[in-house]
Amino acid sequence: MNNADLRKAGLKVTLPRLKVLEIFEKNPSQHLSAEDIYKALLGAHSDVGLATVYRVLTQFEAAGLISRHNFIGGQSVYELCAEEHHDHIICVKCNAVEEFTDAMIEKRQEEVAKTMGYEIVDHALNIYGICQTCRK
Amino acid sequence: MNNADLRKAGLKVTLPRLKVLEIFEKNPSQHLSAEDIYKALLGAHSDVGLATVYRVLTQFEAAGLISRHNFIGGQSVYELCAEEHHDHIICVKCNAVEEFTDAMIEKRQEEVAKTMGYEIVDHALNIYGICQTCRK
DNA sequence: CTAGTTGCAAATCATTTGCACTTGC
DNA sequence: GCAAGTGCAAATGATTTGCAACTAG
Repeated sequence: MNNADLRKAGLKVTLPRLKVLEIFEKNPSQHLSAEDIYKALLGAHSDVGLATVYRVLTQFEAAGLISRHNFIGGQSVYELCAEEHHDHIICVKCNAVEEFTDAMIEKRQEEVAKTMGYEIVDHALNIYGICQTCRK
Repeated sequence: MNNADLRKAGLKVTLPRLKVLEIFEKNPSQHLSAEDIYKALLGAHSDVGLATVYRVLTQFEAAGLISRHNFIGGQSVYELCAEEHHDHIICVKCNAVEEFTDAMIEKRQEEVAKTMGYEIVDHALNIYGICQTCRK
């Protein structure tokens, strides 16, 4: 099934690409940086260069397999594309990331974009806050 | 008045800081990168180092005078803090940035955060799209 | 076979930092 | 005068790229 996804994207089915997909599938609902993935691969005794990880991530994003987020703080993080769009709430203390969806917010965004004459390509709503555990 | 703002933030009133504020005031409703500001200063024959621009921007952000945004694409951009919060819609073709506010979206965000046990620190809603002129 | 991929090392880009010098208060 | 601020150049961290070796189809 992964093989098919890759081919559909016009990408050869290679070991590094499969390994990266595997990492994402083993860590569902996580937001991984290129570095995270690189380390996970090393830990799994899969020798993939960091440069390759970056290349693969870029290709996967272009293919719509994963999505990239630029939260505050240096590096980008990636996650497997879910069926439906969702937004993020990030704890500024512990960097935990949780997801949520809100139909009303989605609808309003569409309306705003239309009113302003834009054709939506993507959208990102990030709430930065302090989570329950960090507030204790 | 700028002088007062700076002093209130515990910052000495220095030439570079005033110059940077000036740039922001001369370019209202713009979203400037550190590089943009640096170039603008050079153009105005004000010799301020790029490192200083970065330092000043960081301090201004900490002081709440300006806000920083991480849109897609390399560098961060800054703008003078408006009285009220607003969100952004960015054209992925021409990089134009427009602002908007939507009370309903704001309210829903508060509710979502509360439900999930977060105390909001900040939030950013970015819609990426193609603007009217770029679609022609 | 051969175009697409990879790994490595070197390059790039945005941003930060160390340090000797300068300037506001 | 002295702590705070500055400029420059060198350091950093994330990501990209050149290139020769490799591999999937």
